[in-house]
Amino acid sequence: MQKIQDSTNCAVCPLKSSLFKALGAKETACVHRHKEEVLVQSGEQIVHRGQEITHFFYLQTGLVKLYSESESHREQIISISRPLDFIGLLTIFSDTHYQYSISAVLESRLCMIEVGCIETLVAQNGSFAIEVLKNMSIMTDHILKDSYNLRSLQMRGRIAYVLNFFAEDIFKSSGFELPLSRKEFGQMIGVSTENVIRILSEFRRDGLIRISGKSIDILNHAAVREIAIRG
Amino acid sequence: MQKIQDSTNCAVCPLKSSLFKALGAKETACVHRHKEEVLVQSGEQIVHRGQEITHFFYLQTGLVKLYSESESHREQIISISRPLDFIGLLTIFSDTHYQYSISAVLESRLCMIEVGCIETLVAQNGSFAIEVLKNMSIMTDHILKDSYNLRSLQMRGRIAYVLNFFAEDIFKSSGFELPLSRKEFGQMIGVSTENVIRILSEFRRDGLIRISGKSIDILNHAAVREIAIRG
DNA sequence: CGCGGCTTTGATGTTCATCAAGTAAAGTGG
DNA sequence: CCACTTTACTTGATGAACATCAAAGCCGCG
Repeated sequence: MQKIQDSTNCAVCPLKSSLFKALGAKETACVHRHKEEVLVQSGEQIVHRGQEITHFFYLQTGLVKLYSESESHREQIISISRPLDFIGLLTIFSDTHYQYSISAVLESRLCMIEVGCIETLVAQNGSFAIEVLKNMSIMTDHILKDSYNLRSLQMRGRIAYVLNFFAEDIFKSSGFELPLSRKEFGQMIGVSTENVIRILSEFRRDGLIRISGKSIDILNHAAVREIAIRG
Repeated sequence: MQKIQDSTNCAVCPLKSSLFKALGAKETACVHRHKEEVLVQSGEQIVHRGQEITHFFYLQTGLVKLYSESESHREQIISISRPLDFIGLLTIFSDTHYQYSISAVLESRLCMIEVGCIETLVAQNGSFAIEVLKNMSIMTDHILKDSYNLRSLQMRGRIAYVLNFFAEDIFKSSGFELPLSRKEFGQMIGVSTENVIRILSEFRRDGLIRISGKSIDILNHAAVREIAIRG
């Protein structure tokens, strides 16, 4: 995790999300003083579960995963965050320590804002508070929706779900480099590594996708989507 | 769903949660003007998925379930709310229509506050905004935690989890009347009705619980807890 | 009394994790 | 740069976990 020295001025930050539009010049300057930008390598861990909560993480470029690690060595991936997303959960407001861990899945650039700063702004700027609520709300709802959707699907459906997710939500293209190992793929959806591979091969045999190593091409979008909904 | 005429004055409401402590007299009066109290029968549906979002629901007494109903006739119970809980999710801030349905599991008394009113208060009172964030955050985190805990357990563990939940979180007693049918029990944790019954019988044979119809007694608390964690 | 819903038990088949074993790819040190 | 180790990927075989089907008992209700 490497600090970036000449960090962007928040006032002119091209990534300034809708969240910060509600802030005045003085408030934006305050954010600027209490933030720090960092660069993390692919695979590098950013937050360890159990650490004290100090910062809000905002993803500028790259891709990160939020996951829970239990003693039993079983990781479960909770969500994959895209650029412009806030990473992490509402936990930030109700807890003193991170409940989950965060790692970079691709090389990523993050903006870290001190929690105290965010809290102050929420307390003093109403529209900002509403924006934060909306933003967090959307993110959490998404995670929950996925979680409950997946629960009603079996293997094939879950795997199709993930393929769709990467094609439509992350890469916005039917061809992409899968940023996860087969193991991580399985951890997103509660399927064993071996079966992830088996089903992917099956999809290939059936002409739904082309796949070689990490590079995936969805050939029959309609069919994959259908499986992700029904199967 | 029956309106209660002489509704409680919020200012002296014994149920006034921590959430509202941040409000001044004028603001509390405003809540009072924009709220309504209702009584619902056990089994009665309170919110239908797809309806426009108009109110915040606050549970005074009773027990309600939040659940998703899909076309395929498969309900999934997302959470059971206890008195003093806000019901529903953050969706309220990010959406215009309810994503999930709400039904009373026991006869319940609810307080319905107009969303507009809450939004205004969040915008004008910073400490209140923080309280809302904390509150929602705790609730959502809980749901998510349960969801991911359950995912790593198999049948026996999940069923023990629910038994614990009712004994410790809801009724605070090792003996209680189960407010759910066997089917609903299964819908909380993604287990078929038949297997819920089978495992409950198994637990009885093993001397972990006493059970007759809806009335349940946990005899060996430690063992049940152990199964809910490991199994 | 008889009908429909909830509960219970047994039998059956499917889905899926796990084990085992082998191949490919990717670091590592000499 | 090549042997060496390790890690990721892949395929097949096996058994466990679980849903589903079928049938019967139970209970409240018109």
